[in-house]
Amino acid sequence: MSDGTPAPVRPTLEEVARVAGVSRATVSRVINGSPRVSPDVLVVVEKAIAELNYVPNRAARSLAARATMSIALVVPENAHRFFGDPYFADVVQGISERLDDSDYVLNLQLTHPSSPSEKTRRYLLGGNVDGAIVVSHHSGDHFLASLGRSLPVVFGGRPLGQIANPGDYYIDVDNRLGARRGVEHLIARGRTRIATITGPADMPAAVDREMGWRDALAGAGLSDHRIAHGDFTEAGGIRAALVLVDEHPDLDAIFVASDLMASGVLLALEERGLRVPTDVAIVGFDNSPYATRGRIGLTTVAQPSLEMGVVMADTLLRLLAGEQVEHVTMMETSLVVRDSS
Amino acid sequence: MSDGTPAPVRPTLEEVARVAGVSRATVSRVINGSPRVSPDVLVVVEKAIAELNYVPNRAARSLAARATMSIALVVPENAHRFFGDPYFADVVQGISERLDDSDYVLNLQLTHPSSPSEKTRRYLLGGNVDGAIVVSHHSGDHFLASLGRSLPVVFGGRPLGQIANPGDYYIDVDNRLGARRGVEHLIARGRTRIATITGPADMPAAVDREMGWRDALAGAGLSDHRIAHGDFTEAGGIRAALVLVDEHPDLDAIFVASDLMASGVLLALEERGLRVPTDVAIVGFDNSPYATRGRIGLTTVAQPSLEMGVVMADTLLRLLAGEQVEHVTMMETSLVVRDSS
DNA sequence: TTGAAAGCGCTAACAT
DNA sequence: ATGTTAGCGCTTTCAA
Repeated sequence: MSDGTPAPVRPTLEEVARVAGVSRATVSRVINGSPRVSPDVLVVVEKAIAELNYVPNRAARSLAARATMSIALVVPENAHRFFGDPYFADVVQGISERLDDSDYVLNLQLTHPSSPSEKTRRYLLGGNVDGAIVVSHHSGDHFLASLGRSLPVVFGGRPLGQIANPGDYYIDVDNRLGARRGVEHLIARGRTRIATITGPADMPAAVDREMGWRDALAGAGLSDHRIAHGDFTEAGGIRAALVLVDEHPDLDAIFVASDLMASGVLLALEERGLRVPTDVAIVGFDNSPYATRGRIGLTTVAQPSLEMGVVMADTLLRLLAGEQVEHVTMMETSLVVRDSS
Repeated sequence: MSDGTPAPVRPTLEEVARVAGVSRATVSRVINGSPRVSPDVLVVVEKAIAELNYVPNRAARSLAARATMSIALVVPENAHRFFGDPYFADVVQGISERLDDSDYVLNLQLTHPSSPSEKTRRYLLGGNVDGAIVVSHHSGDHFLASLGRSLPVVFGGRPLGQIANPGDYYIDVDNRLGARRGVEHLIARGRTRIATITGPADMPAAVDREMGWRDALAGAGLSDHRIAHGDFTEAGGIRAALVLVDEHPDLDAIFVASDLMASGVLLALEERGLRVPTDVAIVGFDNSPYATRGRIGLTTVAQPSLEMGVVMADTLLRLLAGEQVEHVTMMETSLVVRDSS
């Protein structure tokens, strides 16, 4: 294409047919692996395909077959939030792995967190994809929330109550129970003045983890007034930790709703001269690379993010294949104990 | 789509035409913003479109117009490498921003680093996209290297010598000069026993930065034998730093080919009881978030990654518009001085 | 097992 | 300014 060189003309199915000396229908059958092709014809056609370096035109194929064989991964986040969070890396990797075994290709649509652009809308509704996976932990997006009515959609993470449709499919972990187990571990270690740093209030995962923290404290008859709000970023973790130690100097443990924030908490505590875990024990959530990158290994509630990606893709694929699929898939968390508790 | 509910039938252009009482051609003109439509007809058609909730079918449109209005971002990395590197986040953000102002949609193709799958090949060659941006810092991939012959392609980063085609388009920074300036800064600070930690030898950026390091040392008559090889990961930075201080205990500075690795170097030096910058001065490369996340701010060679993304997209867009475009765009690096030097 | 023929939903000359 | 008419490259009945 350089320098105005005309684009190389791609051979069409018709030319393959001509070269092979068969009809277009037969070539089409070969391409689609139909059993109704005699072995010798198959050889001839495949030779012609190889010879011409033929690659089927997908637009034409989609149009005729009414299937695009591609699915969208919709991420209502800006690139930085998306890339900064190792959770997404795992999910995407998992989805890719599952899709590698299928005929579908993935294409990623980054959209604005608040309201997907008209372009995204058109893309999703314009017959570009056969289905979509939405990894959104945000509420408030009406279009995405109702996307399931126009297209097979699988959500990563439970949609927030008010926008969930009964027919939705989603994959999630039991954030509440996981958080509870994490806090119970702190209690078992003898901690009694346990604070928490939450995630954004518009994310179900954040809300659920806070509830799990309360569950555990209530179960042990402990007070749940030590709380600060974060935003799932490291800087937010630092800020929240400073607020917490100033307001509740007596705290002896913090359950932090994400490892990324917990990593900030570690920095903040060090700055204040507090030792982990001697003075303050920490439990994070995710078991992301951040849990092991500092000098102090982070005790954390692990979620199987990669596997969640696999299951999301698998669920959508089965949906597309017309199978009956469970609407909700809950995956297990587990506690990983390291230095910080 | 839940529970086998039949997919809602999407209205076609023909139905819009019928409802509006005009021909299909007219509706098509309205959709494509042709000026050859009378104001009153335009109103009627737009009303019909809104009423029917019509969204054009892109496959049909692509087929007829011979343009897909979408471009591929090809990333020959696994999800973890891709997500782990803030450089990519910036580039993607930049590309997205530029594309937001255009009619093109982006779709991201993660492929295996060594050899893109047959699926990727088919996707790229099957008329799914009008052009591609390849952000590869790897050599050895013949398919991607020659992709420019079948499709308008812009490369992020210079392709390695042996696989570069004269007609290729690429956007890069002057890694060599940037590295040289970084090392010269160390020399100006009075350092004389300056080591380096390189990136993978199959990446042009890594090779160029090493050469820049040599340039600076040669210019000052200093020795360039203190060298260790890394892999652009934090763990690799740690390993390389340990090797370096063991083999060359006299070193007083290290030029590290990426901030991510430099962040590992900081950890390693601390472990060895070496103070930064008192005992050892450090200069990184990228000016990524890692440069500012630790206690010690990292002096680093900044590259305008986000803007590079913008320029990549812009270059491809102009190429697609049939404009004459420069083959090589070099962008400037700049030195950001912080605590570590 | 194979071929002929009729579209899939849209755009783009060419008329008018 | 608007309509008519051919396709774009493929899949898919329907016959043979």
